[in-house]
Amino acid sequence: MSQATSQRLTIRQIAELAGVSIATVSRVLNDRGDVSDETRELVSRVIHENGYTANRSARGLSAGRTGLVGILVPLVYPAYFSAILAGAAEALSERDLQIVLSPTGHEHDREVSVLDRLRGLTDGALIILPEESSEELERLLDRGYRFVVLDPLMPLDERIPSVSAAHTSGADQAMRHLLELGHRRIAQITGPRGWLATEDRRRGYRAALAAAGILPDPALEVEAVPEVDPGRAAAEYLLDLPEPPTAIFAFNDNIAIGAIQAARARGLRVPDDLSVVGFDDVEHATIVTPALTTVRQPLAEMGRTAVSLLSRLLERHRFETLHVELATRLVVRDSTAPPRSA
Amino acid sequence: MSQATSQRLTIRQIAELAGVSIATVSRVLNDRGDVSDETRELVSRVIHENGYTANRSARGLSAGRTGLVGILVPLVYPAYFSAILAGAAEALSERDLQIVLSPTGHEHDREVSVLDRLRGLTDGALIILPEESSEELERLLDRGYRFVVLDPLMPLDERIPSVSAAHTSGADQAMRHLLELGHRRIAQITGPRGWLATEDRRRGYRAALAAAGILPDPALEVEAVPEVDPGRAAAEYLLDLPEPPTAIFAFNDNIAIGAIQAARARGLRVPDDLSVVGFDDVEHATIVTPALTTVRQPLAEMGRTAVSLLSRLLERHRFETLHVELATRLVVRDSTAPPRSA
DNA sequence: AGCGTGACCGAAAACGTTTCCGGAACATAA
DNA sequence: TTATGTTCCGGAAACGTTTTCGGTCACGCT
Repeated sequence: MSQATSQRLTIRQIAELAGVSIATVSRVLNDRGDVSDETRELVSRVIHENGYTANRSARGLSAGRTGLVGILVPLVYPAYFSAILAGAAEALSERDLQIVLSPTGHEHDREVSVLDRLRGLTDGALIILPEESSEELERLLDRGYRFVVLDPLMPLDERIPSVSAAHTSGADQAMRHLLELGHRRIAQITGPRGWLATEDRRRGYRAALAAAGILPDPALEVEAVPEVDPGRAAAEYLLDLPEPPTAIFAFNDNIAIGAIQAARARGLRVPDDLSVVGFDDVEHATIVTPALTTVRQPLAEMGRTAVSLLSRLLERHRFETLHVELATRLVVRDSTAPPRSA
Repeated sequence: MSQATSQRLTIRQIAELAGVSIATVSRVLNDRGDVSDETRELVSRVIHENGYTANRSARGLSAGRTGLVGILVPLVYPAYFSAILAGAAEALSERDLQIVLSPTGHEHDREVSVLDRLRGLTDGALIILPEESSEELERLLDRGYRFVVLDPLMPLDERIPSVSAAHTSGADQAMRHLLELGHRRIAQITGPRGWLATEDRRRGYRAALAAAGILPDPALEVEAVPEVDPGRAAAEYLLDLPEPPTAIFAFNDNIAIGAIQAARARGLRVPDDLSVVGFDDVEHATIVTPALTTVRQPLAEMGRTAVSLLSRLLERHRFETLHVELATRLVVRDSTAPPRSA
């Protein structure tokens, strides 16, 4: 191995070593027909012996596809996103597509510029919780870029492919559970106002109350950033109310965990003195004490579904359903019980 | 906007629209000198008006760099990995590098083939917990690929750049803490045998015992896959011992959480009846009850450090330190206390 | 012998950039 | 005046593939 310069090998050098043309090497590389078994064998050996791999930029340029798919995600760390990511990654790898991961930090402008970059680099993208308006996304579509939105923050135009979870039904299940346990004074800690998920779940919450003949009390609906600390603060506010709730329906598991912490800090016991229901069912929900009753979103499944939608788009199948809503399901654990007074 | 075919624009069309050569457009795109303000202004406007972005494959081919960095990670979901990923992502985005994310599922062969792919696509890579032998990695190095290993599983050749955490010192801090609290019978749930981290921490564990004049009891060292359930099983075994430990030093937070669950299931109280120390300090550690005393690994910082090492390699700076070990630090929370008998 | 048919393979164009090189226009210095 | 820069710009090569198109050859048939 007199590998003087450790330059990358090119297809031309492999062709030379094997005594064939570059076209033939390319055919072997891509498993095309029109090569005799003998030649194929020979070329494969040379390729292997020299550890050659094709330059993907050249391939992308020549073939017009890069085999790359962008994933735009606000943050990498939170379990919510990494669960979706994990599902998407699995499905993409099955399709031999590579992931270009782009965190956007919830920043609109950064997201726009990342998308611009991605347009020249990837075949398509998954956009999780996009900060962009429907109009902006439509423009992207008109420019010929193919993408799928995961869990849209706001209502999007019909033409924009999207995957989301059944928020209203999930909220309804959670509320029905609490109502069946006998709760009457049920608070809701919502997500940020205006988010689709927030409003859909609010609808479910109110509808369930109405169905049970309970007049919704505006004081029992409070908004929080979907993280633990804001959740704790919101719960503290609710527990300080003159007439505090006996149950809290939280926008996500983080908020629910904050609520449990708030209760504990006040010497209240969950679920005896306060029932708490979360949303998402990330791993945290099983770690916390008491284990959280929560509405499960099939996050990995959402990722996989988005990929299958996208890959159909990439193959130019136009006629498919552009919108998928996956079912949510209540998982009952230990954070809910009948109210004390019942 | 009579955008009949929504084909992507090329630099040639932009040049035509602006009435200049493609060389000039390229210069504007890349902020090179040698363009009059006037022309630059004009070209920028045309670019913007038409929403043009360069084809990265072509750029990569021509310029010899793709601006892509691979990240090989066993799994995406676990907090340990996403924390590192988050740090690396931040640092890469500051350097205008894009991430190609490749989960390998802890599978050696998959990792090898992913690396092969990445060699033709990216400028370099971060390899987290590589499954590969030092020899395999050296071969990669010899082929001219640039990469940094994060948290090596086994000892690597000097030439291979790596970033890791101070395992031995971390273990020592944890043990010292338990010893100072008065524990004498301290068990260890280790990670998989042979892992560098496992052996280093084992060394710290034994050294601390020795320094305290305690003879290590082989029965108190048990191995577990670093997840919650195996952790619980291992703890159950320890608690069933004729003479059970009063404290457990776990290989990571997941195992520690499993240990807490095992104790609770037996009616033991943590930390009163059993002290537990974890390792990593992922978010779980603050969610669990009682909050976990644990050795903090600066995961995001490790990601950032690896990126800064890699980017120096990419710029062909050869002389830098190739090995970085970041300090670990004990974070005392609520899962440790003096033993009952003390 | 002549012809058609597959099977196999090579030449060369094309993909969209970057960058080297040199030329035009103009200013400045001797 | 000529020589010498400077500044700005365009032509064209180069990057490493894929893919089209056509050519060669062996073979079997008429």
